Amino acid sequence: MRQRRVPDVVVNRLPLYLRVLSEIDVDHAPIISSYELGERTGITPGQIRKDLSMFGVFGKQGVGYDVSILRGELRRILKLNRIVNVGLVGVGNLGQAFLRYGADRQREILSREGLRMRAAFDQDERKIGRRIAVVEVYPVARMPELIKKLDLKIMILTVPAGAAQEILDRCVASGVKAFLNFAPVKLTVPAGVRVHHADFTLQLESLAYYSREWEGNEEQTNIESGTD
Amino acid sequence: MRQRRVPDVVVNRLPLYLRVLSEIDVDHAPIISSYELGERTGITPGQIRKDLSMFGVFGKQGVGYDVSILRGELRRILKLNRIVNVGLVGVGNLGQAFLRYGADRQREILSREGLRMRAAFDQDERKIGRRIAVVEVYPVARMPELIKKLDLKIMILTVPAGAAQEILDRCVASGVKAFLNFAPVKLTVPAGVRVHHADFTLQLESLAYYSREWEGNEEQTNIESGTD
DNA sequence: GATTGTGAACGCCTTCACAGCA
DNA sequence: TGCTGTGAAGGCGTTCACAATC
Ligand SMILES: NC(=O)c1ccc[n+]([C@@H]2O[C@H](COP(=O)([O-])OP(=O)(O)OC[C@H]3O[C@@H](n4cnc5c(N)ncnc54)[C@H](O)[C@@H]3O)[C@@H](O)[C@H]2O)c1
Ligand SMILES: NC(=O)c1ccc[n+]([C@@H]2O[C@H](COP(=O)([O-])OP(=O)(O)OC[C@H]3O[C@@H](n4cnc5c(N)ncnc54)[C@H](O)[C@@H]3O)[C@@H](O)[C@H]2O)c1
Repeated sequence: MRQRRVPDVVVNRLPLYLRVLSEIDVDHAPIISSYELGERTGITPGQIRKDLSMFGVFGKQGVGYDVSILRGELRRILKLNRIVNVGLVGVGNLGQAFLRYGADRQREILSREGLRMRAAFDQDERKIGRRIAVVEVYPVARMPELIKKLDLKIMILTVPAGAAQEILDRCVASGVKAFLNFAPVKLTVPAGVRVHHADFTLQLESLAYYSREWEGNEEQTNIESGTD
Repeated sequence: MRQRRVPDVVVNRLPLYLRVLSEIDVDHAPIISSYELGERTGITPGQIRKDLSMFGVFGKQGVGYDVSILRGELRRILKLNRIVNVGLVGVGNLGQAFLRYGADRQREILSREGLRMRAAFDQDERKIGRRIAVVEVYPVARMPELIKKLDLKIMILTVPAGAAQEILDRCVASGVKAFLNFAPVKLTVPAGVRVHHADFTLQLESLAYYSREWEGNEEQTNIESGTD
């Protein structure tokens, strides 16, 4: 089986596999089985094999997966084998935290997978021209120019809810097709554009449902349930 | 139909309905239909009705839902009808952003639904005793005491990956049953404890898959797809 | 007339189980 | 012998369609 419309859930699991593979010391453990990968990710071995089988045949039967090879394949599948440049709009509390994160650990969790934070944008004159960690803050008016020049492929939206749709539309007009949105609003996008929502408020509220005594503590299964 | 094991996906959608209802001016629009609620949330009307029907009968046929009543019911279902106290561990880049968010908009998006940020914890001596926005930073050693005293029901984990499991275990030992985790690690928890992951790195990586030209831009459906 | 509540059909993802292969 | 790859079965959430009801 191969590439027949890959379900979103599958694509969403691939980075988890990739992370585990990236954290393995290849010299000590050059090979990994779907069972061990399953233990480290919390995904069942069968599921992992099914997921991978959508993209090709990467393992050796009776042996397992070569860690380096599988890692390379996953990066290729996720299109992380070339550097992916990322921009951010809204240099407030959250935006700054994110910019510092990318910098502090520039060699680590983000950039080892090919993601690079390249530019930040804000409306506030006092923030423009500042440098937060490795990234400079530009005026919003320069977005079209810099999206092209820096080849920004993903935009992170950390603007207030009221500004998110407008900023998104302007980015889309400049050709950006992928967004990570932190503003608590529904965003409307044309076909071919992708928005992932990172809405902690909603997650906190749904947690409340589980925060009191589990009434029907029926099964004791489901270690590590919840939102992934 | 009523309460026969509610699927997680359903619980995860409820806060979205709640948000829309909370943003409605009840004086101008005291009634809302599942169609309008659907437009504002991006969920199909049928889905909304099915979701709600798991918990009871809240609408009037031929009319719609009373906004105030439905809002009250959702808050009750989500156990947000009493104040839910929230703590945070790890007062770094992200932790501080979050503490400030809760404060800046204390009357707004978090607290209007009954969530209250009450205490923060850190290991770093220099941070202990500081006050970030409305919340004081305490030493980790005081967690058991303050979890009880402040009745903390949800803990937000913004510590480094290496510390997350230990902190979680200590919170669980003090009776916390719900966590929002930002550290990029798999966490293991006993039955009856719930962990929601807010792992932006994984979300960014899966976005990369969609960030280039949509090869098979088959359907132009799916406005607003992706992670919710 | 309009909209809810819901059983039934549907479709999709997950799980299962084993054949295939090193 | 051990683990992958995968068709088939199963489970579960979503969609459909309409009867019930205001
Ligand atoms: N901080 C958090 O912990 C947190 C948590 C959940 C959700 N959010 C959401 O993330 C977003 C940002 O939150 P924050 O706390 O960083 O807010 P913030 O007010 O600190 O920062 C917003 C930034 O966006 C800039 N901005 C405003 N309008 C703009 C525009 N039209 N174009 C460009 N820049 C503009 C502002 O100048 C400011 O720097 C909000 O939508 C918020 O609801 C934040
Ligand atoms: N900042 C971001 O944008 C971002 C993005 C994605 C994920 N994360 C994750 O969120 C977590 C926090 O990120 P950050 O950038 O705020 O890191 P940070 O280093 O700025 O902050 C971590 C804080 O935790 C405290 N701490 C460390 N060990 C502790 C312990 N055992 N007990 C109590 N406190 C302890 C530190 O003193 C520090 O204040 C990390 O796991 C990170 O991977 C952060």
